[in-house]
Amino acid sequence: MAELFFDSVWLRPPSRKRTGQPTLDRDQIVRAAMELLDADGPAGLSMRRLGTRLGAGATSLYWHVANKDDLLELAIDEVLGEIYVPEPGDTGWRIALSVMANGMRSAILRHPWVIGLLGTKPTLGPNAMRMGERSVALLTAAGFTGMEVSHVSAMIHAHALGSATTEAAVATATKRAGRTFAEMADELEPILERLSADNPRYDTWRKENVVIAEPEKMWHDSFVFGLERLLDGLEAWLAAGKPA
Amino acid sequence: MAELFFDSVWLRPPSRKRTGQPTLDRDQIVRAAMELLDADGPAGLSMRRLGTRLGAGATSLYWHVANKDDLLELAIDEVLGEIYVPEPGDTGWRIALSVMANGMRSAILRHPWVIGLLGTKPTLGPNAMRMGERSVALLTAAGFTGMEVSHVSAMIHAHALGSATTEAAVATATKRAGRTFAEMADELEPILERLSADNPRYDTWRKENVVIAEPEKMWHDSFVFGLERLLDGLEAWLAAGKPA
DNA sequence: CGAATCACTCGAACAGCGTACGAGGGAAGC
DNA sequence: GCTTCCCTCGTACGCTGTTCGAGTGATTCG
Repeated sequence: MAELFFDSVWLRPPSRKRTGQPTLDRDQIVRAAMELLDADGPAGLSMRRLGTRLGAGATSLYWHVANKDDLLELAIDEVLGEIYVPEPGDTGWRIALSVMANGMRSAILRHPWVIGLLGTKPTLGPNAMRMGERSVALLTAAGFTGMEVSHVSAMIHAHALGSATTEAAVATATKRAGRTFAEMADELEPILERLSADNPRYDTWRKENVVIAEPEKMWHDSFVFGLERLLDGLEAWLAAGKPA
Repeated sequence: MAELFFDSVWLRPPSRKRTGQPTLDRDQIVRAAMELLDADGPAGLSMRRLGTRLGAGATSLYWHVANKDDLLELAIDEVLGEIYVPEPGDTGWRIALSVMANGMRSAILRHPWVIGLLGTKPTLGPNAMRMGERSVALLTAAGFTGMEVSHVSAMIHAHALGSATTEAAVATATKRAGRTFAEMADELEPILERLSADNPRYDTWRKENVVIAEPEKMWHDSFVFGLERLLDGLEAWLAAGKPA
């Protein structure tokens, strides 16, 4: 194995053998780590906590996983594995992209801790590759060519990730405070009111559009609106024979 | 001050007085923190390191800043402060949104550590508010109404953040490895080759479109392509009188 | 069948982290 | 001159990721 320029679980050979009686194993470690992350966010995962949860010593984990970074990389790919990407024949490309985007958004919202990890190193795991394979198939079948394929793929990723990030920020804040969205909004109201002089146009818009009734629906609406406009733009681009 | 449901620097009164000789001060702490973050990422910022850099004891910082979380919140808003959002009269809405999106992308790429922070709590700082104010002005002037305003704003944010995230992931990985993009690509090549059987369609696409020549340009092209398609979609929506 | 090998577990220890606390200094106001 | 208040900081606590080396028990080999 040649010397590697940068480090990643995926670029190392898998652990060599598999014998003996039931002990710790990589998959179960990753699963447990995800449970901790889902429950308490990044701060909820420590090697010691993970160890005791598995009925093992903290340092035993290091036999199966090189370090915490590797473990997180494995967890990221596991999240990507939850995203379904249709095959080209299944539906039209518009619906297919919509399915992929929705799946991505849901997966990120189920595991919001990935957001902070996606910006730190490229995803190279098997599930990431599978997504790449499917995306290429989907988009070439749709009529995109050359670098357009990766551009469009990046657009969808960006929309899903970006939308989920804003939503996750509010969700984690309310969860941490142990309150509902409506309570948070009520709490925030007087503070925004006090700032209204500095932000007059935002303030009037806000007062005409307060919709704290169904926050989940609001986030979803926002996501869908953006996705549809984005797909409209892509459709127009294809229809116009890629003008620019 | 009433009991607060969730915690944020912006919801607390500012420190009360300002006397005496030149000592530590909040702005300079935040600036120094950003320098550490820019240089070495999230891991580069510790209270002790920040203290010594400012020629002070680590715990002195706690007089000016409640805790590390607060400090990060202040830093986030400082990043948002670097983003220029045009006033409605300045140009057409399409160009204005383009300026905002580009500014946002650049700011995030200058300070990629924000990516991991944006998903953790809502941004409430003065610069965030200023962006909100300007965005609303811009979009209402463009003809968007009601919740469309926030939807469109969210779209732009999502695109800038999402694009920057992917780019930052590769950038930090190459930086950490101390190599160039081209070297990383060469390194990765044989590994991708080995996986080609599992991802045939991705592989053929990849081989027909290898463009490692100017990575910076590639990222920017990708960002611009997506932004233009997205603005096309919005323009069509406005032109069609908001069909759905 | 005994010995050697190998996969695996784990306690102890180290350096570093965020931060609570309380003692202290030194200018400002009475 | 004394009190008050802003501000600094050394110490200490409990936590973190990770290294190291000793230990265990099943498998394999001679």
